[in-house]
Amino acid sequence: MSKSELVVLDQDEAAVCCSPLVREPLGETDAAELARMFKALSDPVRLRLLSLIASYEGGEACVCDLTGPFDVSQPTISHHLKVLREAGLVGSERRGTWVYYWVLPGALASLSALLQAPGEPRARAAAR
Amino acid sequence: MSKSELVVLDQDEAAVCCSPLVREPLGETDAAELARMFKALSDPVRLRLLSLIASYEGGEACVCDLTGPFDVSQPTISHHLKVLREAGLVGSERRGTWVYYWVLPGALASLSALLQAPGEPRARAAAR
DNA sequence: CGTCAACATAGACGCATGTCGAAATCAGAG
DNA sequence: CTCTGATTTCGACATGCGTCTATGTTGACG
Repeated sequence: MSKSELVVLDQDEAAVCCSPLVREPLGETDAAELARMFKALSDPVRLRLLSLIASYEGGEACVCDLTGPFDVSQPTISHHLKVLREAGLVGSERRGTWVYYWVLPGALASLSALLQAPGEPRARAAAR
Repeated sequence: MSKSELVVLDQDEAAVCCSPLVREPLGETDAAELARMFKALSDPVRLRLLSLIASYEGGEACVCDLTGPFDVSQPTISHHLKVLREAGLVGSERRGTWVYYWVLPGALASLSALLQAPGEPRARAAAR
């Protein structure tokens, strides 16, 4: 689907939910949803896969590019990619012989916003 | 065995590492470290605990404040708090009878920064 | 059509994790 | 010192998760 050229992201929304974690208590439903996404990030291989995909030329990579840097088997890589895909963190498309994966920026942005600390109760070296 | 052992990083620091996930591939070591933190966030109860603590009056809460809203046993809450503490996401201190927990903003900020999607790498220049 | 290459799925195995009840520790009040 | 309430620790159990090997599926190409 529409992974032609300039398409960076089509709003894919992924405004999964929620104001920053520190603003108000998370509801059970939101917490469950978010926990699923964080769980997808809770494995070193998946984190590296994600950053490898994201930082690849063109923002996407085929599986064949991804199996090399790891010392786990190809099916394991495939499994992790599936987890990332089902968590809504990456998209994929078959193009001829190869399957390409790319990061869905909206999902990352949404998690990033959730974790943003607002006023820092304790001072940190920021704009001080 | 007081409370001074785990301490991976006890200050608000936790500038654990790394430029944004999408900038360059994560190293194995960094990925392992980050995966531990994300794993701590990968449970709905812990996510709610974290936001409950953070949004509490004064930015801290005692365990007695935290057991109510959940339908799991109090030792389980204690266990989850320990996980959050060992992940460097919260700090704790005994004050009289009660033990208080607070969020370490630096840790959250560091994860938040990691997940930040760049301003759309190529393709349209942001309208920001 | 047949074969090869790229990926995905299926099933199995072992270790980690969430949960509990019970017991231990710790701090304050009599 | 002892009692009491708050919290952590301790085993124990069931489930989940990462990994593997083996097999299936899909597309390209001769």
